[in-house]
Amino acid sequence: MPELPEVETVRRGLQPALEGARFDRVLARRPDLRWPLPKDFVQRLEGKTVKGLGRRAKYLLADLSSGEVLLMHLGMSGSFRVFHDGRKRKPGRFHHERNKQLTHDHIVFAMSSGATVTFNDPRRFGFMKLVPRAGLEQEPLLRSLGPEPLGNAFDAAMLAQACRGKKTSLKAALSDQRVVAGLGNIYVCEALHRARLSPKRKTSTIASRSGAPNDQAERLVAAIRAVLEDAIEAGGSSLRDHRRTDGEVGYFQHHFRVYDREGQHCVTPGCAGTIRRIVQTGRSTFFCPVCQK
DNA sequence: CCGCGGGCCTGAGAGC
DNA sequence: TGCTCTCAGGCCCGCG
Repeated sequence: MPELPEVETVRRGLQPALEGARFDRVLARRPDLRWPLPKDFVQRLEGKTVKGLGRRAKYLLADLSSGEVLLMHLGMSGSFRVFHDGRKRKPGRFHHERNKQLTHDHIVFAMSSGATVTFNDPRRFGFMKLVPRAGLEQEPLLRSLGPEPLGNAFDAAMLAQACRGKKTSLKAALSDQRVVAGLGNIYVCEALHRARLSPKRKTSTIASRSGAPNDQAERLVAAIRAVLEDAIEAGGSSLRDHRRTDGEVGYFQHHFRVYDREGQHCVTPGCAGTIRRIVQTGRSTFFCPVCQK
């Protein structure tokens, strides 16, 4: 559920607590998230300083003084919380929330900034990994990622080239991180609606045979950028238990035009359509069959 | 290489 | 009220 706008919101929330600060104490409360943590995970962090906190697609990247990068992914249900209380807390006093939540606080960072940062992830689809900064582009998790949709390099020509000759649906193509990185189910649905393109449309139809972009490609790029920018502006979306790092909720879920709106009226001006839900490659797709062609 | 589907994992919510 | 079932969707991997 955390997609690019949520991860970017988390990054902005973590930045003041982490950047320029040292890991005074690290707690790994269980040895595995999605994958086992390295045995020396704690030692490789403690005493190191975070030089910068960046983001690539849905990954957070903390650049460490040791020359390593701490790669973090929220998976489906991961969330960070930042507690500012000035004093360093003893283990066991890290948490002042209810026990149910505490059991899923898997990683705790006590920072020299005075902040305590907790990583909570009930379903453990998220993970942390330490990789050398030198040759970061060789990292398997990052290597095949497509362009950043909010970056300068992402334009209709690039998208059309990536979509050229593809036989799958537009829904599947936009969900593919190799085509464009950072979209998930929600924002793919929202972007396609804004672009008035059907999720069932064959991907290759947004490019000419030579790979040149057409009007649909232009619309799609504009829609992707717009929906991501709007969502970041709103602090991301909070569905179920996803929260920002300060515990507050984002507001973008109130601006969904199709996602989880099955049976409701289409909000496109002048459109009398009703939002439908279908399943594509095992995932729910929400769209308006009237204005999305 | 490509595309599809299974698996991982837990909690919320529906239905009986 | 309480049990069981389904669904949510990030990403990897194996299969054809």
